[in-house]
Amino acid sequence: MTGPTSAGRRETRWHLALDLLEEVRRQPGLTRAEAARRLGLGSGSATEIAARLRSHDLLVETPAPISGRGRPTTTLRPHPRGPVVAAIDIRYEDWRCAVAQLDGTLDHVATERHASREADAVLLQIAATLRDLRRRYGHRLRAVSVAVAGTVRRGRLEQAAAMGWGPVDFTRILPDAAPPLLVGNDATLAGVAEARTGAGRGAQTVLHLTVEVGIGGVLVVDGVPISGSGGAGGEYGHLPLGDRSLRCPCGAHGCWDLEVDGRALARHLGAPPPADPRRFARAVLADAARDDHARAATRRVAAALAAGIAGLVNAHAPDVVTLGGLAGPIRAAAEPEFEDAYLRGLMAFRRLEPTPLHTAALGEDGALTGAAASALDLVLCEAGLAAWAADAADAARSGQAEGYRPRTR
Amino acid sequence: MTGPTSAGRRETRWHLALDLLEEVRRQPGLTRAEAARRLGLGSGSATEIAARLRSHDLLVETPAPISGRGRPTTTLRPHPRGPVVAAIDIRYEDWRCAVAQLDGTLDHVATERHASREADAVLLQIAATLRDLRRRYGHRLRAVSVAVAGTVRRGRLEQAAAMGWGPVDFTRILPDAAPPLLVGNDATLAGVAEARTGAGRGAQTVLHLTVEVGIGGVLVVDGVPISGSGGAGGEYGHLPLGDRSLRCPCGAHGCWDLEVDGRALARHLGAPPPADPRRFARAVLADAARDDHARAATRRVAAALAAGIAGLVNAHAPDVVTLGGLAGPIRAAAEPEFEDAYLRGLMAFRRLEPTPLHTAALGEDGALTGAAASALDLVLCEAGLAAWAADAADAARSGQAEGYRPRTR
DNA sequence: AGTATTATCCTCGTCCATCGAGCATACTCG
DNA sequence: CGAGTATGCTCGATGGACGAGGATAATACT
Repeated sequence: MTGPTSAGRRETRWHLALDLLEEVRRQPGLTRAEAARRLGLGSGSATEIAARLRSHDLLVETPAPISGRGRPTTTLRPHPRGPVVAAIDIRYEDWRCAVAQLDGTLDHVATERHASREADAVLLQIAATLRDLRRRYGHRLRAVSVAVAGTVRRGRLEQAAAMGWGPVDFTRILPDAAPPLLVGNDATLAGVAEARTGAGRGAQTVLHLTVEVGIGGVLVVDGVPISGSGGAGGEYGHLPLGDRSLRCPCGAHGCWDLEVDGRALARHLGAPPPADPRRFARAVLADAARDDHARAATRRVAAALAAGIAGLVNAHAPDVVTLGGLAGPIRAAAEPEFEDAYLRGLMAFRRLEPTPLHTAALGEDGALTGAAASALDLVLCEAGLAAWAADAADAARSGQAEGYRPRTR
Repeated sequence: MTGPTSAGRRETRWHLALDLLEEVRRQPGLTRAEAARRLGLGSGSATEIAARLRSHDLLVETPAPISGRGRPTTTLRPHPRGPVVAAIDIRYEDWRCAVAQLDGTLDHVATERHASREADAVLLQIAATLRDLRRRYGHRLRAVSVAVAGTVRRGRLEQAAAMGWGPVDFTRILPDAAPPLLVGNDATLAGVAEARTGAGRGAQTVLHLTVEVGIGGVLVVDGVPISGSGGAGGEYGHLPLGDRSLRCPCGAHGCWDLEVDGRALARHLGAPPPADPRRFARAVLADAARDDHARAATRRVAAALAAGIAGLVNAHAPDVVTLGGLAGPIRAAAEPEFEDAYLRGLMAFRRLEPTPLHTAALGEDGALTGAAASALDLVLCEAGLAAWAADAADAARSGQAEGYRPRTR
């Protein structure tokens, strides 16, 4: 009489449906028959699962383009009234916001310059946008994920040196009746995106490294970022791979951070520490083609970057390394020195098949894409789907209570 | 008529039973009622699952010691005719073998000195032992796992410098009708053991580091080692944290390896490279209390070790670091210098609560315990249990077939 | 155009892991 | 020895998943 409402039951309830959704997510526009084949489903199960996903506004089926003989099948796509997540990327000069459906594709990407770079002002703007999204999507908005260039621990931003922020509590940005909030380091999230859908796609273990001011990154295994206790890992820039006599703003000495970015280029050129190391670095890299000093400085930085990458390849044996931010341009500006330092830093047995280094494929969308992906992870799990189904049921019930709805569902 | 024999069905079939076994494994001697509570099982499900595990010779229930009122419950223990795995640890002077039951406790630990250190000779001895185990346990022997101090990639030993071995194919050691074979790096496996049942127990992310000749280790997340492509990771010793002018036997320069072991101590003392760096290191550490030169060398090595550990803590943010091999003694021999270098290497915000460094709890059993654990992982999964059940059914059927059974299977 | 071929989809009866409720059981405590 | 308490077992119900077989919708061939 009570029905299968227990927790244990609920958890297994969406098992295969979830697998199907994951397939669709991995390959948007997948055909239903193909998905069933991949999951090893019989046609009966496929029918049942597809029907359930349709009736819960999770997927729609549209006739697939026909190819060859046989009865045509349908393609599976996110439902137009299905769950969505919001992804936000806070950058130095602006912030971006996007909405993503179940397949992870970004919609409504909007970029807005900071009116003020103060944390309060930025958060206020974001909060207004989220209120708007909440109005527009209602309970369809299932999660919010924020990417920011700072140290994130236990879902809190501890510091964002680039923005000049101290600890920030992001829960303020949420509207009432809030969906779950995730906060993540931008390089970590970009790494997740590159590993799943970017230059590391298909690889099991991906090391993603980004040079902006200093160097950040993450090791991603099977699409999951290895980011340690409370998510505070990924500070590869603070491995002591550099000159021990240099003190890092982080408090340690000899950090790799100090050898690979605009600050390092300035030091090598005898220039004072630049106010905007990124801009400075781009200028020096552009000069490297004709200016001897710029070229020499670039080569030193390229070698320091490549040697560190080789060390990390030794330590972690990734299948592929993806390079974001300035790492690609630095490599390109001093290709021979970079490759030489990389190979020389590898253990001999790894040199036969050196781990490939790829430039990040998602460019500046990386962090935003990764934020969307991590938010979707919250939706596309058994608990998330169960909550979605329960919400829909609640909505239907309260709709009845409000008046006109016949109760025969 | 055909019954639920499909693959998809099989997989979910052992789901809860598996969870129960995992609980028993995590805490041997767990009581049945307690296990049901932890898994959120109703008493009906608990009864069914326990009955199935009993009937498949996986668990036995013995009356639990009674405490307080109420009906007494039973304790769950591995079945005396249940599946077992073999764990082997190949070390410099000897090799060890043990058998483990489902709860991971080691039985019949035997140590045997190498008659010859040649790979062929060692493998021959091991093969004989495994044939013996196979005879004794028959199909109960479900997996064999070998720990060895070398580079393992895709299940093959690429090289074991300490033993003087090149590539070795371990499949030779298996008897006919062989159970699956796993080969793993000893430091990696010791890390798995420390993280699950040793000094890192309870922590989510554990960094295990072992100093023997050079330094090895692994990051273990939720009990799973992060060992990269083909398992060739964990070569932390080949991060370029050391003096770039020193060439490492691995082919790279400035490897951390060269700064933290007996070779480093010898270098600092002006002695020639020792034939047995471990023995040499122990001697120097013992002298450090009274000999100034030994003390100075020890301090340098301790500082190099601690600074590198701090860098890795920055990079990975583990919940705890476990120190195996000589790492503990080196730390103890120069405690102040070690702690100072560790703290100074941490990023400032980590110094408020420095990640704890614990001496490995399993001592020389670490690799063996980890090998057993990784072998058990093969058994305690849905496919493993399904295979076990199928084997038992086959045995019963062939037993019948050998006599009077009609062929109408 | 009509039929064969192919591939997919749907319906139906079955199976069984899991569930909760209620009863049975086995111990301690007073 | 009964009251109290905690656990185990039996039972009927549920619903996700399954396979078989028939229905369906396209192309390919004659």
